[in-house]
Amino acid sequence: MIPIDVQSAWQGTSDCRGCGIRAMVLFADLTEADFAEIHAPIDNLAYKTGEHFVLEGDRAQYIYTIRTGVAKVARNTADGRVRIVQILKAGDVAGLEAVLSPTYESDVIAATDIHVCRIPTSVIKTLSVKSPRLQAQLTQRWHKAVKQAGDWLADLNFGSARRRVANIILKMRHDDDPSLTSLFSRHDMGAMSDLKLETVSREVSYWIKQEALVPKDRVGRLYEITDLRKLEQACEA
Amino acid sequence: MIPIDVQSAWQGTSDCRGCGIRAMVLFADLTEADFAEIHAPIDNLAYKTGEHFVLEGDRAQYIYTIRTGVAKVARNTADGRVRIVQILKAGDVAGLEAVLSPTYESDVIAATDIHVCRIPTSVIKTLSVKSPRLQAQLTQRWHKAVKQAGDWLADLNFGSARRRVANIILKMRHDDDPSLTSLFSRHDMGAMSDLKLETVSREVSYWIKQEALVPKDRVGRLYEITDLRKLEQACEA
DNA sequence: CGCGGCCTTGATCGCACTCAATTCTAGTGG
DNA sequence: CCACTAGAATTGAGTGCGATCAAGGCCGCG
Repeated sequence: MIPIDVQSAWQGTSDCRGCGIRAMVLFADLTEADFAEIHAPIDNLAYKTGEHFVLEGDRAQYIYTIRTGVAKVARNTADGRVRIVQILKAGDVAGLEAVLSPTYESDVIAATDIHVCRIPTSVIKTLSVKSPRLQAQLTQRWHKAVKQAGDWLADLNFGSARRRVANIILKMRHDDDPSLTSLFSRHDMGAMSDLKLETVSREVSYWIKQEALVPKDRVGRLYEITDLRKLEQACEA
Repeated sequence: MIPIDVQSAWQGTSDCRGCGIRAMVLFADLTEADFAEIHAPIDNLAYKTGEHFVLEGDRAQYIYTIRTGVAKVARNTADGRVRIVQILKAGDVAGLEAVLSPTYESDVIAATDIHVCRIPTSVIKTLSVKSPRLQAQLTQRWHKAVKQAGDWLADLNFGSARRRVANIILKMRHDDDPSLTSLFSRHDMGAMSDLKLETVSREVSYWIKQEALVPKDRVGRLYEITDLRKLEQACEA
């Protein structure tokens, strides 16, 4: 268990009404009357790459909305290894199970430096009864989580190493510029797809040799996709 | 696309108030007033082993509650194969995405002869606004689906064939008699764990040789678990 | 400059896949 | 009742892919 230093992470109390990404988040279509029902503070926190801000088994008192950055959701398997089961980006929610479960069911770790809104479950519980708009947003998040879990299983964890890595490369494309893709460490990519880091490295190298991928940095994280078709074909092969 | 013969499946309109398994299902804690709001017929249907009663891509107009039997939820991967991503038993809900999505996102297939209640999404949509009790039940179903998806990924799709098959054997134990386990066809077990059917067969044989499993039929489906510890140890190895 | 972390590449090994043959069951029809 | 068939499970032999073990390079940092 890695202790979280909340003091260093704290960035201030959130002003949800003036939130820059409110259109994307849970509170997207709340009314003035709804906001008046929020009685517990919603805090704005920052975490550095690698910090765990949700821990499996911990008491679940908050849910988190990702404002900026990327987080990875991990579970510890019975045989002691770590499995990455989901990736969260801006607008996504971490720790949704806090609404129902007394404890969190997975770890959530900052994959980049990250800003999050921490919302007490009490706010969600009281508001969701009064606001069908929040209720609808919550249901959409659940739905998205289920759908992504199925995709994850069907895409990243099925077939040859070549297919799996090609799928990761495509899954990690930037939303704003789809010709770019930001990969995790080879070890993390292995944890996403049940491959060893050496195998992942070999497959990334393979796509570079195929001229489907061009490195944009010297540490093996940012790449330009130069031949989308080759990658997509590998996913269907 | 396999056409569904609704006529042959139809077993009558359901009387939810008198339902034998109501305590387990979506309508568990509805009140009389809630039931009065149900204006579309809820039908009781029966399907035979192997029948598809929800099809990926079809218009999503109903959700289904499993009354008796077992169903498998399958997705078709980009490379044309079939992946089993969930197992549904009595009380579970199939096609929950119908509430939000215009089409179903996976196939649901009867794994045994099966009885289901078919509930129009209109009933869910109108009732859930009026009844926080139904809303809570729905959220619980979503939560369960997400949790199980994570388990599936972490347990059945990680590590050696030995570990995966041991996990399946344990996952398929009977709720009422945990010393018994009912397996699917070797092909389906492979689709659950991303293994070939021959590998699955070899691993089942291995556990029989280890005297952890004793066949109770002659077709390789029903087994008694005689050494739980060996199986559990393999899952943690 | 040395150190540690991460990525890459090479060589070898072993597990799961592939191809193939056999057995068993259930179902069908003579 | 038996012959025949189709589908499923089992078992064997050989292959290949990804794991393992190992070495070397690159980068950031003190």
